[in-house]
Amino acid sequence: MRSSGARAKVERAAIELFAASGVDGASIGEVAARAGVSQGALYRHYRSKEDLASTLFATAYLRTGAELGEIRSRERDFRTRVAAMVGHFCALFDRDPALFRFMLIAQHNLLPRLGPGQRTPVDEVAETVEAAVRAGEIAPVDTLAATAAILGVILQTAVFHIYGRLAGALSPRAAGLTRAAIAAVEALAQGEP
Amino acid sequence: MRSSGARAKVERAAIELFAASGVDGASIGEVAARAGVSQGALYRHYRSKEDLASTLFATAYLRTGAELGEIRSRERDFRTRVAAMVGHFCALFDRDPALFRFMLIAQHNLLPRLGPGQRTPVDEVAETVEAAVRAGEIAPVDTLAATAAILGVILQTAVFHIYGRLAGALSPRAAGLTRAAIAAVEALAQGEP
Amino acid sequence: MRSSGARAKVERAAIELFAASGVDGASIGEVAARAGVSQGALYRHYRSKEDLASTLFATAYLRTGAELGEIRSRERDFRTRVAAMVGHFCALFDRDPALFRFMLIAQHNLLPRLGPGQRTPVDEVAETVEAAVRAGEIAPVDTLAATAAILGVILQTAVFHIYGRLAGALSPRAAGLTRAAIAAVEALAQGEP
Amino acid sequence: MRSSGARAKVERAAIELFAASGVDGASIGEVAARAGVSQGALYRHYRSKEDLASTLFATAYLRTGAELGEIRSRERDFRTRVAAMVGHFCALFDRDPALFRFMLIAQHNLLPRLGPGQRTPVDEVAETVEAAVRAGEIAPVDTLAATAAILGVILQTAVFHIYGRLAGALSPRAAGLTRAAIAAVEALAQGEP
DNA sequence: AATGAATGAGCTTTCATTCAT
DNA sequence: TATGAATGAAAGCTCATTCAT
Repeated sequence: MRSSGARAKVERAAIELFAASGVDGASIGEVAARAGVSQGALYRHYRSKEDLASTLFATAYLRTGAELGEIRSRERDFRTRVAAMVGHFCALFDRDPALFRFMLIAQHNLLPRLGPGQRTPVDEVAETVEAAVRAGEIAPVDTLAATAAILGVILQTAVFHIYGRLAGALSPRAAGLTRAAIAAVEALAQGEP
Repeated sequence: MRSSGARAKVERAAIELFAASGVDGASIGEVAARAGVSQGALYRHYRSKEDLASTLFATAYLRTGAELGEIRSRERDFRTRVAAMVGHFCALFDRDPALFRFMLIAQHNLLPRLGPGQRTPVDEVAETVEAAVRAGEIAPVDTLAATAAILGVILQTAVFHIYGRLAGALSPRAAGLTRAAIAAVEALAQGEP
Repeated sequence: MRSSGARAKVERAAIELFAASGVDGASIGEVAARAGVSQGALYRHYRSKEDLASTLFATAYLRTGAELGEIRSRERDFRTRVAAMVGHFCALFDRDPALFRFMLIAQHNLLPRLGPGQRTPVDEVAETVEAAVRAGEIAPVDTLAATAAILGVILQTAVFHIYGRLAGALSPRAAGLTRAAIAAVEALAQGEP
Repeated sequence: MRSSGARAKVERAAIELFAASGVDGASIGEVAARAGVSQGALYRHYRSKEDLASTLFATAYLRTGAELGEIRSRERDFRTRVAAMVGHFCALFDRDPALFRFMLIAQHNLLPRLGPGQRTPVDEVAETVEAAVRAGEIAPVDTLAATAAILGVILQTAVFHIYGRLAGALSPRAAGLTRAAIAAVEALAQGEP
């Protein structure tokens, strides 16, 4: 299985370089060199640099969405679901910070290219909030505003880790982030009536 | 005063194009064309594209920091300071969404280039948190974790506005964002021994 | 007028190289080198290699059509018109064999790209034949078959000159080619009921 | 017999693609795909793309030359020989227009590569003219000029069929083309003394 | 014998930057 | 001083060719 090895090496190299320099800032030549393959070989797996970047992004982003979806069906109440989702984000970050950074910076260019029917992480968190409101677990609240608060707490903390303002792994902060996310949503809900 | 007019037009064009396509995605030719000046004229004001982008970023970013600093010295307690800062971010977004988007996406490349002695928005929020802990207004908390929570709540909401998930102006959300930010910080503080 | 000089040098170089190697066989680098300009400079005048080739072809081809059109309005009868047209082709060949060869080999790719309303050399010769039939100068004949005969006699002779099978200039052959072209048309006309 | 089937399919695919896009415009990948074989398999039969193209051209071109040669030894006088040759060209065109077009457009690149001792269609037509002069069937005439006239009448008509200016099969035009070709030669000869 | 992945040179094109006018 | 033509160094991409399987 030479080819799957090559493909995996290309993906790894691309994610790391795209995370470090941005998609525009990294050249196909750099990706190929880091992956240890020729430039031409890259085009056997991806039609273009654009295709490479958006395939990587869509795969990682939608996989994360699917994983959050699993959490949502596995867990039964708002608090537990948020805790599991926060934990999942932290584990994802700790396992592969480059991939996390890639998703954070590439979304500005690549998000618009996702097909409309896809379930993204945002959709899953939003659905979690809506379910909590329907179940009376939290007071009525603007779903997307609450979703932004939850994601903002997590992602900005990740950004601080990436920039070195916060050190160590993200997972130890999971409990605090969960409390903060839920408190933020409840505070938003207070203003609704 | 001809040149300052040209300079302003260049800045405007650059911010809008950089916000829309990223710094790498916008060419000097496009900036010059949109500004209505020649490419050569651009180099009379900025040594390079790099210089243009980082000057614009540093100016906007540090000005925002300075404005938050003014808020910090003007207001006297944590709650009021956070409210004023949130309001300031919202007003900034509503007044110039392109500039806001530019700051959000350019920070990944341009933040590392800021000199070390500069007071950034992050520093001002962090200092605000620290003062609140010192004054006993809030329980002891990891300063930067709290700062991330505050900024995350605001910035992710702005991102949702940029992507069209949330509609209308940001300012009407200022009160809710303030409550959410403060609640998040307090929730974080609960976990500290 | 530096630019028109550069543009003219590029045209000359392109025509000669395209004539010698074909459009696909000549690279932009070769054209630029022979013209004494940089590759980048080429793109100030032409949007692409494709644009360069088809602009050159359309200009030369339609100019020839226009010149044949002038001959048609200047001369009054079939024999004189054909003689003048043959003479014009011969002079064109002798003045610029490379341009002639370029037109001959590029038509296979570039003819389909001409807009439909354009008057080509073929149209002018065809119109000349039709006028002769209408005026009763020659017997009724399939216009385009006759046009093919006229052009074939001229162009295949030019091809033999290009390949070195025939030597010297083409113009001394003009009288013979005129007789041959007219005789061929009359022979075709004999077969029509 | 597997391989000869593959070889035939490759030839067919190559001729059609070369006729449509030119040798430079068609890639080995396209040829292999249309032939239903792998790219690698192609190199078992031909050393290079260049070798493929020139082998196909030489085979078809020299075969045509040989067939004209047979006609020349079979028929006894000028008129009959020309008629048979014209008929042969028309049949060739009608049977395989792609091959005809391939020969017409590829000659510009591939003719120079034919070995010097080969008998081409041009040589056979030229020999036919010379024999007619020697036999006193036609007045003395520049052999190659007459050859160009004969071939020009036929080939330009074929070109008009390829470009869609003339419709239907070429064979019905054979009689007219024969008359035209002979008349053109006789007209050329009138100018000689 | 056949496959098709891999190579790497070469292509067209873009673009930040310079400089004569 | 402002212009915009010219530069030249990449960049992304293609494709003829090779070779392990």
